[in-house]
Amino acid sequence: MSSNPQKPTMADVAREAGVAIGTVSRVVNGEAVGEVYQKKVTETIERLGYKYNNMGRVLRTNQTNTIAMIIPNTLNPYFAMLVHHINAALEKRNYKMMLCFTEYDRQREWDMIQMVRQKRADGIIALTYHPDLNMPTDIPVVSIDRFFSVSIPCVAADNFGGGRMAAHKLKELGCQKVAHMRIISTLINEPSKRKDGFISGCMECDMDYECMLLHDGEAYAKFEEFIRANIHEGRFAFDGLFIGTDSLAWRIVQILRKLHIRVPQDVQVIGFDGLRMFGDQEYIVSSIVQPIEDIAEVCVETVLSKDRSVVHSLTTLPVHYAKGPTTRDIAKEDPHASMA
Amino acid sequence: MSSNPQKPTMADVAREAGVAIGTVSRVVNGEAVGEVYQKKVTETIERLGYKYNNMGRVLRTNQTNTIAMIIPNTLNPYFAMLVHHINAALEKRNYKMMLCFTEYDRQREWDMIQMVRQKRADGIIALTYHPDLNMPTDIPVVSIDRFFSVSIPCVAADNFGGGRMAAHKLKELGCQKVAHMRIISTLINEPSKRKDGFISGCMECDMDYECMLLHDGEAYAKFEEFIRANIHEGRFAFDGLFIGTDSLAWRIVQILRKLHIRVPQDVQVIGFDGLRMFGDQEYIVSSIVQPIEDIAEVCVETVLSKDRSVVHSLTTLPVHYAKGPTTRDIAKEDPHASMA
DNA sequence: TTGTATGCGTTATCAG
DNA sequence: CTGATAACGCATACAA
Repeated sequence: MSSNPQKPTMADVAREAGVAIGTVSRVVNGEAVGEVYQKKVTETIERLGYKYNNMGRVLRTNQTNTIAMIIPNTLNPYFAMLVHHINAALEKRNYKMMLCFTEYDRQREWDMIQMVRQKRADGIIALTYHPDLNMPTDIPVVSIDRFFSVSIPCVAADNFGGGRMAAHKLKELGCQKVAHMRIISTLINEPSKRKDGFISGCMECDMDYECMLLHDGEAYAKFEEFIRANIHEGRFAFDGLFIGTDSLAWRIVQILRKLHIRVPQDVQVIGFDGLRMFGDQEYIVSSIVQPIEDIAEVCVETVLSKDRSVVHSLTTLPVHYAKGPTTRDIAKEDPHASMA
Repeated sequence: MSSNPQKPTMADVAREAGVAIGTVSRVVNGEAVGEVYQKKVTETIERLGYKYNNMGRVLRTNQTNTIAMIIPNTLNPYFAMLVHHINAALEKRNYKMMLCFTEYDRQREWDMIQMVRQKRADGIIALTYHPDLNMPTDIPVVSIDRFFSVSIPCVAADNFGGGRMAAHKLKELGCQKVAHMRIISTLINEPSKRKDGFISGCMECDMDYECMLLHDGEAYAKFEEFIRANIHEGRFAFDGLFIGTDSLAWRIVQILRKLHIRVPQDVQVIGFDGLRMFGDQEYIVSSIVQPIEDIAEVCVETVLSKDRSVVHSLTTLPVHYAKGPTTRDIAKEDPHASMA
C-alpha cells in the first residue's frame, strides 16, 4: 500500500504541498494567503481528501460552538416548538445545539449541568423545574420561564399580561362568571403569574371569578369533580374558563363534553401557549399565544452575548390572543365605537 | 492573587497532590490505584475544584460519544417521538445526541453530513428525503424509513404488513368499499409500501378499493375535490378509508366533517403512525401504530455496533392496530369461534 | 506574507 | 502500581 490509511491531517497537507502547516491553517480558515500558496494548498487538500477536524480547534480555542439546551422532553408540543426555534436561532449564528432531556427529574437536571461544565458546550439554555438548582456562574446560562436570581437572565412570555388579556377577552365574549383552573407546582415560576394577571383582569372588568388550583400530584379526576360539583340541573355554573395551559384546556374540554356541557355554546374556554395541531395547523383551543420565536431569539442572543453587563435579568415578551374552536366569534362592534 | 485564575487541569492536580499526571487520569477514570494515592488525588481535586475537560479526551481518543440525528424538524409529532426515544436509547449507553434539522432541504441534509465528517460525532442516524444523497462509508450511518443500499443499514416499521393490517381491519369493521389516500414523494421509501400492503390486503379480503395518490406539490384541495366527487345524494361512496399518515388522516377527517360525512358512522378512517394527543394521551385517529421505541432501540444498537458485519441491511419491525375516535367498536365475536 | 514551534488537556505507552 | 513523556490536530505568537 502506498497510500496512508490514516486520515490526512493539516501536517500531511503541508508536507505534500510543500508549505508550512500554519499556511494550511490560514487557507482553511479563509485568511489572506498568497495566491500561489492558496492554490497549492487547495489542490492538495482536494487530492488527499483532507477533512477538517474540529476537535483540535476546540481544544486549542476552548470554544465548542455548541449550546446545551436543557428541557424536560420533546413530546410536549410546547417544548418541541421551543427546541425547534432555538435550534433555528442557533443555526443562523453557526452554532450547534446539544439537547438534554431531563424528564422533570432533578437528578438529571443536575447531571446535565455538570456535563456542560466539562466543556461540552459554551453555554446553557435551560427550562427547568428544579426548585433549588444552583446554576453555574462560570458559564453563560439563560433560563426560560423561571427566575433564579438577578445574575441568571430569565426570558419568558408576559404571563401576567396574558392572564389579564384572557379575562378581558372572556368579558368581551360575553362571559359573566368565569373560573381559572391550573396545575401548580411547588415551584414559583413565571407562568404562576398567569393567575395573578387573570384575577387582576377580572377585577378590572368587574367579573365574578373563582380559582381551582391543583397540585402536581393530585389526579385530574379532581378537576372532573370540581366541574361536576358546579353543574346544577344540567347547567354549568360558569360561562367562561381560563386554563393554565392548552394541554390542560384540551383535557378539560374533553371532560366538559363528556358531561354534556357544550363548548363554546355553554362555556367558552381559553388556554395558554398557542399550541397548534401538528405544530402548524389549527389552534387546538382558543389561546393566549406565547411568542416562542421571539423567546428563542432572545435566549440565543443572550447566551451568546460576549458582554454580559448588557443582559437583562428578566425579559418578558408580549403575547397575543388567537381564536380557536373553544370560543365564539366576537360580535362585530361598531367600528366608530372604538374611535370614540 | 495567590490562586491561579485559570481552571485547574490534571497537571495542576498532579503537581499539588505530588503524584504523576497519569495517576490523576486513572483516578478520574475509576481505574485501580493505590489507596493512599487515591485519597491524595481525590482530596486535591476537591480542594482545587478541578473539573474534568472532555475535549482533551476527544482529541486523544477520537471518540466524541455523540451521535448526530438528522431529521426534518421536531414540530411533526412523529419526528418528535423519534427524537425522544432515540435520545433515551443513546443516554442509556452514555451517548449524547446532536440534533440536525434539515427542514426537508437537500442542501442542509448534505451540510449536516459534512459536519459530522468533521468529527463532531461518531455516527449518524438519519431520516432524510434526499433522493440521491450519497452517505459516507467511513462513518457508521443508519437510515430510518429509507433504503439507500445494502451497505447502509435501514430500520423501518413493517409498512407492508401495516397496510395489509389496515385492509383486514376495515373488513373486520364491516367495510365494503374502501379507498387509500396518501401523499407520495418522488422518492421511493419504505412507507411507500403501505399502499402495496393495503392493496394486497384488500384482495385477500375480496374488498373493493380505490387509490388516490397526490404528489408532494399538489394542494390538499385536491383531496377535497376527490371526496366531493365521490359524494352522491349526500352519501359518500366509501365506507372505509386508509390514509398514509395520521397527520393527513386528521385533515381528511376535518374535510369529511365539513362536508357532513360522519366519522365513524358513515365512513371509518384508519391512519398510520400512532400519533397521540400531546404525545401520551388519546390517539388522534384510529391508526396502525409504529413501534417507535423499538425503531429507536435498533437504530442506536446498530449505529454503535462495533462489529459492522453483523448489521442487517434492512430491519422491519412489527406494527399494531390501535382504536381511536375514527372507527367503530368491533362487534364482540363469539370467543369459541376463533378456537375453531 | 510565510515558517516554526509551542501548548490546549487528556490518554496511552513504556520504563522504573 | 506509578512516573515520565509522547502523541492527538489545530491555532497562534513570534521569528524570519
